[in-house]
Amino acid sequence: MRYPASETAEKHERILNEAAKLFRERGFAGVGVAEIMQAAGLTHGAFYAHFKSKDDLAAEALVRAFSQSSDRAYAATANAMEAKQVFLERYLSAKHRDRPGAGCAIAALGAEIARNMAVRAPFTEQVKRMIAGMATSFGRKHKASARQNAMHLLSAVVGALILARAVDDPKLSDEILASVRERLAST
Amino acid sequence: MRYPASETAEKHERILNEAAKLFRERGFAGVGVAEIMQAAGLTHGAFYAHFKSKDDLAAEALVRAFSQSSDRAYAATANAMEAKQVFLERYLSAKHRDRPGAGCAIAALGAEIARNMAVRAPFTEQVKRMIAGMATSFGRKHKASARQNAMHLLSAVVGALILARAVDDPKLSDEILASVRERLAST
DNA sequence: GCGCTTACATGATCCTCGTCATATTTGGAG
DNA sequence: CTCCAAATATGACGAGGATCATGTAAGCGC
Repeated sequence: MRYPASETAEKHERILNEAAKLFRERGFAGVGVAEIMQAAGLTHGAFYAHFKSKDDLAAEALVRAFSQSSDRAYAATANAMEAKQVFLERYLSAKHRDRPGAGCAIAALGAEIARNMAVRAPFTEQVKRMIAGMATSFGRKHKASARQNAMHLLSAVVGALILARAVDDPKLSDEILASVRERLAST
Repeated sequence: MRYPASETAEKHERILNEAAKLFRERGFAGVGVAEIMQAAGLTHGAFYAHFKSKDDLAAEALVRAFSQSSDRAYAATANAMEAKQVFLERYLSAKHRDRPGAGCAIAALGAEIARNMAVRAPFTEQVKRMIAGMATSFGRKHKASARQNAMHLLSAVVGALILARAVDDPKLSDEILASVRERLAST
């Protein structure tokens, strides 16, 4: 049967959101098209009415994941120092570590992105946007080093989150988050 | 036929080394048992004479990957400052970025390790060893903050390498490596 | 309001993959 | 010297996965 256009758009959004969540939780290779469609309340056959391929979905879901999590990244705070503290406390938190499906796409999918040609271009665009945003939001006096500081800060939080997630020992995981948080705060 | 024990041990090593390389290049999920065995010069059937399962191989190959790359990590240099510089220049180099199969297992497999229960325990052990090694090799005066500095340094280089590999733009990739290298050197 | 088109479900097809079964052959233990 | 066990090749099996084919029924343009 043919379905109303409004519901179709909603279903498209559900597919994208579920894919953005599942891909971050289990990786591109770890989730199948059928499971994503089931999570969106549909069957696998309808998939190709919405996306050209799984890679195409991966590229769109990655952008969706960025827009979901970066909305929460830069809280509305006035001065740069406070904004950076808020960012650090949110990014390097136990909650973020324990909920990869709702968190940063770089930490969840970084290594896989490097191998998937279909997603590298949109990923690069999002990273550029993120670096520029962090440079202006967190930068203080030195304009020249603001961009460099942003790259360093992003690298450090991404690496720390990946380590905290991969490590088996809860104490070490917490220690990594706390150490890097503290270390980056005093900069 | 039965094969001489000496050759068998060599084949076991070849399987481990090829697995350590291929897993880092394409991820645990991206490489099949058959391909690893073929790379080692054998057929897939012989696999289960050497390892209990693919996960078992993954755990052993991960340790192998660590021992391969960490051998090159801490060059034999006298003072801490110089050792750190050497480490930074090696880890955040274009060569390391472009040859993941011979490089750091954390950057290549980090996100996947968090999802694979079979490899988290050995990974944790290796990370602990690495943090302790960096703290003693690079730490200078303040003993207390040496461990904290090591965690921060490791996080930053891992994150930077992942970003440099995932990004599509060669200029941005080089800039990330150079910025983080420079930023970490002056600490 | 007619009919084309579209969004969906069902199911099929062709892979790939992890694992296991079996046969073979010979090194090495006794 | 004999016989067992081990290491390998070949092949099979079941599961799952991406993609496509087909049927269908109703929304929407005309």
